[in-house]
Amino acid sequence: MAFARLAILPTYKVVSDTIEREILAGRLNAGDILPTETELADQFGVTRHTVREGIRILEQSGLVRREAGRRLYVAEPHYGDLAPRLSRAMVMQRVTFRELWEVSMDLEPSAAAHAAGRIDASRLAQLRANVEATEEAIAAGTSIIPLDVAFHILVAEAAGNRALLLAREPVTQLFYPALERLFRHPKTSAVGPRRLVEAHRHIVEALADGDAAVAREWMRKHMVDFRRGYDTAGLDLDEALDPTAAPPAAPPPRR
Amino acid sequence: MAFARLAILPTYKVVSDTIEREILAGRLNAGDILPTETELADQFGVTRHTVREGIRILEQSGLVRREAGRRLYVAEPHYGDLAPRLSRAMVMQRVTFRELWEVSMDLEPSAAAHAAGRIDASRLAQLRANVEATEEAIAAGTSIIPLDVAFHILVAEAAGNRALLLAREPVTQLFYPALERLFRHPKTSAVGPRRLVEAHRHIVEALADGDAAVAREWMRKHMVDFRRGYDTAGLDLDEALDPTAAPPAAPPPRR
DNA sequence: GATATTTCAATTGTCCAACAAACGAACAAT
DNA sequence: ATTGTTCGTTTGTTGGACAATTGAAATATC
Repeated sequence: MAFARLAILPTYKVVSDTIEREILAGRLNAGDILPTETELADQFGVTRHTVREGIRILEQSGLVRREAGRRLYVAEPHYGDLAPRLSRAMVMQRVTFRELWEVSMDLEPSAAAHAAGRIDASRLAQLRANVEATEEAIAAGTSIIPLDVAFHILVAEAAGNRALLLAREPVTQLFYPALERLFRHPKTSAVGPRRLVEAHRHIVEALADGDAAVAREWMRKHMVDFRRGYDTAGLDLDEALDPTAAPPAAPPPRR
Repeated sequence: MAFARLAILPTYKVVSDTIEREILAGRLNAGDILPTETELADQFGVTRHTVREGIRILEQSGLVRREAGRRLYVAEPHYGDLAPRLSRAMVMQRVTFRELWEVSMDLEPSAAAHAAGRIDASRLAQLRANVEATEEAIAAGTSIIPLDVAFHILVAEAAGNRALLLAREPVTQLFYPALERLFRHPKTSAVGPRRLVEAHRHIVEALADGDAAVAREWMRKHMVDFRRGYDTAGLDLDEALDPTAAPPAAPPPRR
C-alpha cells in the first residue's frame, strides 16, 4: 500500500483558508468588518506577522479589502478585480486573436439573444445613448473603442447572466488592444466605424423589440465583420496579442 | 490648480509590483530562481517580513511559486490557478444553475465543434478510454461524475483554444456539485447515466470522423438532457448553487 | 447651539533580532 | 545500495518595538 501525501500547510495559509471558509459559507458577509490584526492573532494563537501574511493572500484573492490604514472588511468580489489577472494569464500564454474571436463568436451573440428578453428601459436608454455618442465620436474623429467596449458590456449585463459576464470579461479586456490596432489601420478606418455603428443600431432596435433571433444575428454579423476587418488589414490572426498595449487604466487606489 | 491624488502604496505592495514588472517585462522568465528573502530584503532596503508580504501577493497571483520550504521561482500562471477564484466569485454572487447552464449551452457545443477539426490521436484515445471507464463505473455503481467532468475537459482541451478553456473552467467547477445532486436523485439515477454515456459515445465518434456539425449537435442534446434531468428531478433552476458542496479537490501542494 | 480644532487611544505599517524546522548536499556506516 | 549523520542555508514563525495614520471623543471657537 501507499500513503497519500500529507497536506501540511504553513500557518499563514491556514489562517487565510480559515477566514476564506467563513466568508464562502456566508457566516461573514460582504461589508462586514473583520477583527483587528491583533485580535485575529490572539484568536488564532499566532503572531500578528503570520496573520498579516494570510491577509495579503485574502486581499489578493479579492475576498477582503482594506482602504489605506483602515480596518479590514469583507469585499464583494467584482468582475473587474479578476479580469486583469485573467488577461495577464492569457497574455503570458500567448493567446491569439483567433482564440479570442472564437470565444466571442459564441458568447456575444448569445448575450444579445438573452438580453432581448430581459433588458430593462434604463439599460436600453444607456445603449441608445451609447450609439449616439459613437456617432458623434465618428464625426469628431475621436476614438470609438471605449464606446464599443462599453456597448458590449451593456449588452452582456442586460443578458442578466453573471456567469456569462464573468466568462466574457477577460476576453473583452484583451480585445481592447486588438481593436486599437484594427481601427488605427488605414484600410479599415474609413469604412469600419460606419459598419460598426450600424450593427450596434440594429442590435439595439432588436433588443427594444424583444426579438432575440434578430439581435443574435446582428451581433453575429458584427463579430464576423470584426474578424473580416482584421483580415483585410492584413493582421495575423494567429499571432500572439501585444502585451505592451496598455489595458484601460484603473483609477489609483484611494489612500 | 489642483493636484491629483498621490498614489502612495505600502512597501510590501511596491515590492510585489516591482518584481511583477520584471516578470511581465520578460527580464525574469518562467523557471528562474529568485534571490532569497534575505537577499531581496537587502537589495530593496526593507525588512524581510515586508518582502514576505510581497511574496504572498505574487504567489497568490500565480506569478511565482514555492515548493515547500524551498527557493522561490518564476511560474507560468496557469488557468487552474485562476479558475478557483472565478468560481468563488460566482458562488458569492449566488449564481444559479440556469446561468451556468446557459453559458455551457454556448461553450460546450462550440468546444465540441472546434475539437472535431483539431483533435489528435492521443486525446481521442483518452476520450475513448474515458467512455469505457464510464461504462464500467455505471456497471459497478460508482460515481461517474469525475469521469463526466474529465470528458468535458478533454473535449475543451482538444478544441485547442486556451481562451475557451479559461472561460469554461470556472463554470465546470461549479457544475460539479450540481451534478452530484442530480445523479444522486432517485428519479434520474436510473436513466440519466445511460443517456449520458450514449451522448458521450456519439460525440467521440463525431470527433473521430472530424464531423463538427454532428459533434456540436450531440453535445447540444447532451446539455439539454442535463437540464431536463434537473427539471425532472424537481430541482430549482433559479436557486443559488450550494457553496458548501466540495469542489473537485486539488492535489495537496507538495511540501 | 453648531462648527472647528485639538487631543488621544486604537490600528496599521514597518523594523530589528532571534530561533526552530526543513532542505540539500556531502559524507560515514551498515 | 540504502540508511544514518552532520552542517550550512533558507524558510517559517515568534517576540517586541515604534512611527504614522485614523476615528472619534473632548475641547475650544464663533
